Amino acid sequence: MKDVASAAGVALKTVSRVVNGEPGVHPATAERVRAAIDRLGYRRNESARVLRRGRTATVGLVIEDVADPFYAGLSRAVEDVVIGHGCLLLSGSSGEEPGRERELVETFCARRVDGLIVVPAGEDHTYLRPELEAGTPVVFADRPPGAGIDVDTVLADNAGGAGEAIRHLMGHGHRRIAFLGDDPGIFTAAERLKGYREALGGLFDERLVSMRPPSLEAVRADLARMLALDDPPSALFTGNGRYTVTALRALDGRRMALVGFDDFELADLLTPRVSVVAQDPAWMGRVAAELLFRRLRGDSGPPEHIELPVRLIARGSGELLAPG
Amino acid sequence: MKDVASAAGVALKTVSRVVNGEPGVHPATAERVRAAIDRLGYRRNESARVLRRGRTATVGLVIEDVADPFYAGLSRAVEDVVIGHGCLLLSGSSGEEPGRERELVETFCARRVDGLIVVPAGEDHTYLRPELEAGTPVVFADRPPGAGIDVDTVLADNAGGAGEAIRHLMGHGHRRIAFLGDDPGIFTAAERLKGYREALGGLFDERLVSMRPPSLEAVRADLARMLALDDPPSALFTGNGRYTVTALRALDGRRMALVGFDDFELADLLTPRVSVVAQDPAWMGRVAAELLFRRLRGDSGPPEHIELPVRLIARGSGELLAPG
DNA sequence: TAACGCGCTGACAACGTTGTCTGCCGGGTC
DNA sequence: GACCCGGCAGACAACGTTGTCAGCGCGTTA
Repeated sequence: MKDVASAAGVALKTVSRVVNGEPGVHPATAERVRAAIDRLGYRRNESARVLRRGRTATVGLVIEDVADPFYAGLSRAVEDVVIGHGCLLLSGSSGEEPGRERELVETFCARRVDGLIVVPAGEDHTYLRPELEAGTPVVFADRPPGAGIDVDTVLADNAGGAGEAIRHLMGHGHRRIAFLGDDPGIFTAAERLKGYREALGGLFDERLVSMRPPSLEAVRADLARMLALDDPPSALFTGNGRYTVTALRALDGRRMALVGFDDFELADLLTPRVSVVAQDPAWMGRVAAELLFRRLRGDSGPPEHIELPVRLIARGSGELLAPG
Repeated sequence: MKDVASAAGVALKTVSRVVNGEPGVHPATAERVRAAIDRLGYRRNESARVLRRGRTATVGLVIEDVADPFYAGLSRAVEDVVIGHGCLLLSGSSGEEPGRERELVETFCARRVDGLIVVPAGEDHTYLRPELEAGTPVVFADRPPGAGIDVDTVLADNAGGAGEAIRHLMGHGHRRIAFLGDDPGIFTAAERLKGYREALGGLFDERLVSMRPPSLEAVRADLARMLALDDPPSALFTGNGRYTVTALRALDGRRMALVGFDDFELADLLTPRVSVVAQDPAWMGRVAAELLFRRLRGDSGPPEHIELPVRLIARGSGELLAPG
């Protein structure tokens, strides 16, 4: 910038004015400055600008894994909103590790992001206190913050969706419905289990519940164990997209009624077509990002807790008749 | 930091030393400083640090769309390498619009990213000249830069993979093989068309080529047109994952030999199981990122042009017999 | 005892911007 | 002719760090 100024024969401040389109510069001078900028290939140093102005025009996003379609969709939606507001997105995947979640958040904060959107992996978010007190808005998405922290949160209706799935299966005569899902330490898994359990009522049987990592071996083994029971399940409810796919592989062509949480591409091309409880990841991302920008615009109302509806898409796999 | 210094009764510089773990601070002093830091909830201002040191420890990534599984996989791999090097990732989706690609790149540059990984949407990258001259390393992935710019590039063997797909189909007796793919203005689409055409040799028939946006309507219409020919195609080669899925929908159960470019989840659960030419997006991301960091470490050899092999995964859909 | 080295600490400038304030100059008004 | 006003331009400080260099006190050495 100094070079540009001397090349154009003006003061530093005048260049700054031209770069920022501030009024009060003679058109001819401005033209000279612009010419010098082009000639020297000058680009404003955003770090210095940030330092001086105090706002970074950057938002941080922490998710579980970009390579997971759910989070990829959410990411993309957040990105669009963020860029639409003239900001940039810093993102990172926690890989479901609380330590990495915290590291990412702290690194983002050290970079003075204007705001944060977090899909938490951990249980304890008291480490966010200093940031919250410093006025950095934070929005939690998909899962709520741990105890003692109350901030804006956007969740899906996990329990309700699970209940709907179970009622759908029961409506087709199923009484023995198994559940395959994530570790109940994960909020969404616990909520879906809750919805499953409540909808089943007295039919609940914990021998039909498996909450282990979604590896093909584990799912296959648990499924075999359940099918070997005296009163085996006739239907399956899977707790998220990964389990649905793994279960389909484990079933290996055996027909069993199935409803999965999370929609996925091709669900309608499989045989039978797979019924699902669909969330809208892009919607969730958009809502979270819009909420964040409302806070950035100064809205300081009490924390919002938004629950997005989910919807059952019946495609046939839930309608397979129960035996007998 | 000033506050911390006065709270601990030391000079600014001493706090700086403690924060950076520099040697030459008395343990007791360091402890006092750390206590003050905790008490005040101090976090270093990374912008100021960047301004002073000149390196941002940030890498920019421009892709086409995070929500596309191919780019999501690539993104995740880049992210892991970048974070493994203690840097942060700024990312953005161009949505296949050259203007947005350029905007993103320029914004990243204004933020003084240390390096860039770009999946280009446009044809003209001369706007990168100033950055390249300023010494910012740039790596192109998936598609090469436009004319006049020669930088590190990581591509897949698109033409070779397409050729392999066609030879596979021809090996099963197919002579009339249709191609559905993206606009040939997109590098990968053009290369795959080239491989298709060369492998077919004299059997090439341009009436069997459709390069339109992958909407269900367009694909369905083109497919119907081709099937209505006197000598209709008996097999289909699709130019990327989106076309494969759309074609499967358009076929709607009709059996037709098929090989698709790009592997996708569930390809092995469809009926028939779908054969594909598989790329490894994570590999591509990793290679591109490692290359970038090699440059950042000072390697200033001539630009590298890496071509990653692809691999045919025969699952059955390519082996459907040709009629007659 | 003077000189020296070493471990620790601090003062100061600089990084590249932008906000504030002041100054210059030409033209219009009384 | 004295005054003021408005358009334009520049000087300067400040943002929060870190690199450089200088200084202080204490123990060791000649």
